[in-house]
Amino acid sequence: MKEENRNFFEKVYEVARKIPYGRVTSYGAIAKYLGAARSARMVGWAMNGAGAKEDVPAHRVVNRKGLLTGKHHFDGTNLMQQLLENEGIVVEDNQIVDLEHFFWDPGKEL
DNA sequence: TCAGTGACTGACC
DNA sequence: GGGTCAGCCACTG
Repeated sequence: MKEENRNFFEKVYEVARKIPYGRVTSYGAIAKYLGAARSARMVGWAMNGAGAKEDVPAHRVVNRKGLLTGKHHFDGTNLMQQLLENEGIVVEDNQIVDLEHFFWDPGKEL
């Protein structure tokens, strides 16, 4: 594990922590903000470690379609959806409703 | 060391 | 307009 890689992870966590309450973003948006738009998978992998950090709201990070692809990584099967709904975000069939309304672009609003 | 896999995305057919 | 393919990088066996 190189320090540079850890720095990348740290940046992902930092951006994730800055996601406003009741808002969501996509892996690609974070990756693009970090200058690795084509490495969205790495963001997802970073989130894998973020799940262990309570400070990092990994549930606010979804794929480009607003689909809760990572919900399987949470303790419960619907925990991710529950957390999002708790923040006022409407989730239906593991997908965020009106994603554009809740979407938060780090490169644009940060 | 090599090969397979994954919380994704954009392009192509 | 919807399904398929390839690229991306790090981690595991």
